[in-house]
Amino acid sequence: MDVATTQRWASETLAVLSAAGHRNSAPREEIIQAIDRLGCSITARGIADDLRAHGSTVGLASIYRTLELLDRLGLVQRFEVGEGGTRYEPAHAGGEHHHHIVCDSCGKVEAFEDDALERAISHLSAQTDFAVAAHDVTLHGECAQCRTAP
Amino acid sequence: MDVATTQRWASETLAVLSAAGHRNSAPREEIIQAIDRLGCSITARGIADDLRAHGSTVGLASIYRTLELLDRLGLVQRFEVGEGGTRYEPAHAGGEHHHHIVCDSCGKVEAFEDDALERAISHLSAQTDFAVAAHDVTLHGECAQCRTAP
DNA sequence: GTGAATGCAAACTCTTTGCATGACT
DNA sequence: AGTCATGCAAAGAGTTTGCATTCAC
Repeated sequence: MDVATTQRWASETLAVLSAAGHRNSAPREEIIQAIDRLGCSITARGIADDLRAHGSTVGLASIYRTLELLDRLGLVQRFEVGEGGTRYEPAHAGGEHHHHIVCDSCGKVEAFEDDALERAISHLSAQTDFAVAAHDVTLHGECAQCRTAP
Repeated sequence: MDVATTQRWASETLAVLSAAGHRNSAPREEIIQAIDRLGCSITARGIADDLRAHGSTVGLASIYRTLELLDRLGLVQRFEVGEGGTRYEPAHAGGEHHHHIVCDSCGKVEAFEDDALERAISHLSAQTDFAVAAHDVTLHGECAQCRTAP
């Protein structure tokens, strides 16, 4: 993801918040910029650490409240990989998204995307009596490093 | 799932535990039978409630320890649906398995299976540099009841 | 007899919430 | 000014762990 895309998410997010009647306080803006900096598969604690490293003193509660707000507005995607708590990442307006592959040895998370997978999911979504709004796919395994150096 | 299949999982599980050098204590056997009774998408608390309803006094810690052991041996599948903690279900030896669709309104979890999805996943698993050992797919949405009676 | 498994309770992590203070519009 | 957001600290849920006791092999 290039810098322009990155900047776009933060500013679009702030714009959407304003349009929805929410306030753009300094702490909230810092949180949003931290999410933007960190990008994919981040935790609340990761955001807090990043903020502290950047000299911000935003409290954990505000991070959780902001994440909940952004999730409710569809501005972040929320998911779990099994360990270390809930993960978040910026949601992109175009609808393009990816999924995750987790190393069960070292905890590393990488992203992938696959059209055939998306097609299969949208096809079967149409067959259920649920109104399917979202989906998660997580692969588990062992990454190349952990396989060669266990 | 019919009764024969159900009994088979519990007895096979006990056999695998013995073969791996673990002891088949009465509490452990009760936990395994509870998992078998409950079947799909169960929580540690659900197992505890079921055990208590059947007159067993097994402690929560033993349930967690047994679940961790069974997971390590591949005898249960572990996953999360976003709320209410970690979920488990019996893993079937044949390799056949299913995935889950969660109602974000009422929390109901249903199972589904889809060959095209499995093919897409095994195809892309072969393309990564991870040794992919397992995968989870979770669809989120609103179930038929919640849609008609919100 | 020996080591594994249990039960209880305490500890821990992640997350949410109450309430008074402070800040955006 | 009025309300929304923040920060702190306490509460809560789920899960893990230490340790003495009990039990399977």
